[in-house]
Amino acid sequence: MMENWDEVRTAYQVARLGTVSGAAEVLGVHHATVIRHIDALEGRLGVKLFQRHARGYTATEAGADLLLVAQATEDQFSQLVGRIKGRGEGVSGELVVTSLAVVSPLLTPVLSAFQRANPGLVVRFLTGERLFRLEYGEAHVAIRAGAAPEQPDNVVQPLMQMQTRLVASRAYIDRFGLPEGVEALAQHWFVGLDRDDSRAPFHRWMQRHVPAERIVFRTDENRAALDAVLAGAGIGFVPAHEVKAHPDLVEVIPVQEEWAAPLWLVTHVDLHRTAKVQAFLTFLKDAAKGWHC
Amino acid sequence: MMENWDEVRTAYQVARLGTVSGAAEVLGVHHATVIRHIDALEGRLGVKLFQRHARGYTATEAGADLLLVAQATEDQFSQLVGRIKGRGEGVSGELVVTSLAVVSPLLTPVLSAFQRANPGLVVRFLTGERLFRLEYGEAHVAIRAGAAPEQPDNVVQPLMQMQTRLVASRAYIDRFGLPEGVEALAQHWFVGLDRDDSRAPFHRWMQRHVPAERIVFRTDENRAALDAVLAGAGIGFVPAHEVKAHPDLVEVIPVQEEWAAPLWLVTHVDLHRTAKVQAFLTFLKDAAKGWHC
DNA sequence: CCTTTTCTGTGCATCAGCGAACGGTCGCAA
DNA sequence: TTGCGACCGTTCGCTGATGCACAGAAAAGG
Repeated sequence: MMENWDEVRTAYQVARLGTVSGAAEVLGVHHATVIRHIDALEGRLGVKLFQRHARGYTATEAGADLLLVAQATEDQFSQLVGRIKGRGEGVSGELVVTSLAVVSPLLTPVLSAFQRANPGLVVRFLTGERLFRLEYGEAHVAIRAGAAPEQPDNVVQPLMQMQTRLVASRAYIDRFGLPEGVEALAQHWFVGLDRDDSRAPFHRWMQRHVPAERIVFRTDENRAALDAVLAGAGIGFVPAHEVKAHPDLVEVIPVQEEWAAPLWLVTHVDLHRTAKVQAFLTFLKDAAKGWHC
Repeated sequence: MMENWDEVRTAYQVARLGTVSGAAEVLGVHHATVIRHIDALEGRLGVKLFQRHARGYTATEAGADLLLVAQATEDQFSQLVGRIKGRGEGVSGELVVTSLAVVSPLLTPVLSAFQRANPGLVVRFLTGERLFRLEYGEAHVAIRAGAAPEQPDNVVQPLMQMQTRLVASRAYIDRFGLPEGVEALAQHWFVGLDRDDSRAPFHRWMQRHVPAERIVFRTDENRAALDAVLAGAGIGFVPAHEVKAHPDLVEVIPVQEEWAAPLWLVTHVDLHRTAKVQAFLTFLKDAAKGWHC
C-alpha cells in the first residue's frame, strides 16, 4: 500500500509548510509534481490528506498524523546519514581482521595498539583454518600467505616476507649433535606438519630433503609443532619470531631464501577506500617495518 | 542529503533479502532499477552500503544500520496506513461542528447522543459570532442560517426551517394587554437585536412594523434578548424551541411565514465523503425530523 | 475599488528513469 | 569437465513522470 516513500516525503513537506509552492521549493521540484504526488497518495489511500483552499493546503487529521510520522522518519534518516558519514570519515565501529594463526604473535600487539590509538573502535581478530571471505563481508582486512591472491574484487599488496628457520631444542642438540650440512639431515629426527594443503615452501623443502620415516612427530597444528620442537622431539621449522622468543632453540641450518613465504595484505575493493581500513593499513605497514624476520 | 526516500526503501529490501533480484521482485521493479538506486545512494553518501559478490549483496556496517532504520520506518508507515484507513472507514477521532449560538439548545443533545453512539469519537462544538471557515479545516460541519451559502468548495444542503415567534412574558401582558393586530404594535414596547449585520427576516420585519423609538431594550446577544423578554422588558422575537421551553411566554401575533429562516447544513467537499461526516449528517438529519419548530 | 501578489490547477513538450535483453561470473552437481 | 541455474552488470529504446507556461482565483494592500 505505502509504496514510493517519496510521495510521503512530499506530503510531509506540504503538511509542514502549508503550501504546495513552498513544499515544491524545499523539495527542489515543480509544484505540479507536488500536486500530482498528493493526488496519487490520497487516491491510493482513499482518504483526503489535505483541504485545498486559496491560501494553500491545510492538513486533515490523516494529514496531521502523516506529518508526525514523516517528521520522525526524517529525523531518523538524518541521524542515519550522520552515523554513516561519521563512520565513513572517522575510525570507529568494528574492524575485523583475519589471518593465519602463525602470525598471531606478531599481529596481536599491532591490533591492540591500533585499538588503543582509536578509542571508538572495536577490534575483532579472526583466526582459523578456514578462509574467511572478504567478499561476503566476513572481514575487512585479511593477511594471507603464499602466492599472491588473484580474486578479482580484492586489493592485494605485499606486507613482508615471513622467514622460517630450521631449529631444534638445546636438549636435542646435546643428545644427537648438530647436523653438519644438509646431507647429514637424513640421520636425524624431525617434527613435521601433517596437512594435505601443505603448500608452504619450507614444507616442500622438507619433503625433498628428509625421508618420510624420519618425520617421527607429526601434527596439524602449528602451535603443537612448536611445542614438540621445544620438547626435543626433533628438528622442525619454526617462524623466525618464535625463534627469537625462545632462547632454548638452536638453528640447525642457515636460513635458505627458498623457505621465505610472502605475506599479503588483502582487502575487499568495496572497503579499501574507507578511512578506517586505510588507517589500519598504514598503521600495520608502519609497524611491519619494525619486524625483523 | 537523504533526498528521495524511495532509494532508501530499495536499499532496505536489498539489505533484508540479500539479493538484487529478490528485492526487485518484492518492489515490483526491474533489477536494473535496484542497482541504479543502490549506486546512486552510495554515490551520494560516499560510503559503500553493500559488498557485491556473485551470490548477492551483503550489507556493510552502514547497510546494516540502514536496514534497522528503514525497518522501523516501514513499520511506522504500515501503522500509519492502518490508522488512516481505519479512521477513514470508521467514526472516530475528532468531529468539529460549528453553528450559531441560537441553535445550540437544539444541537447539543444531538451531538451528545452522536458521541454516545460512537465511543471512539471526541466532539468539539464551536459557537461564536465569527464564521469558522470550513476550507481552512476549522470545522467539519457547519450549520448556517440565511441565504444558501454559495462558496465553491462547500457542499450545502437544507436542514430545516427555524421558526421564530413574537412573544411577551405573561407579566408584560398583564400590565400592557395583548396587542390586537399588527396595527396595535406601535403602542407597545419591544426588545430588539442591535446588530449591524441584521439580515434575519424577522428583524427586517420589525424594522418595517415597529417604530425605532418603541424598541426600548436593545442587545447584541440572543441570550440577553431572551432574558429581557422573560423579564417583561417588552415584546420580542424568540426562537420557537425556546418558547416551548418557557411556558411563561405568550404569543403576541400568529407566526408569519416571512419570519422563517432556513438552516443550512454545510460541509467542505474534501471532507463530505468521509464516513465520519456522512454518519453525522444522516444522524443529524434524522434527529431534525423530530424538531417541531 | 483596483492593483499586486500568491497560490492552485491543467495541457503540453521533454527528458530522465525504467524495463527488456544480453553477456558474464559463480556455484553446484552429474 | 561440462552443463545448468541463479544472479549481477551494462546497454539501448521507450514510456511516464517531470518541468514549463499559462490561466484562474483569492487574499493583501493602498
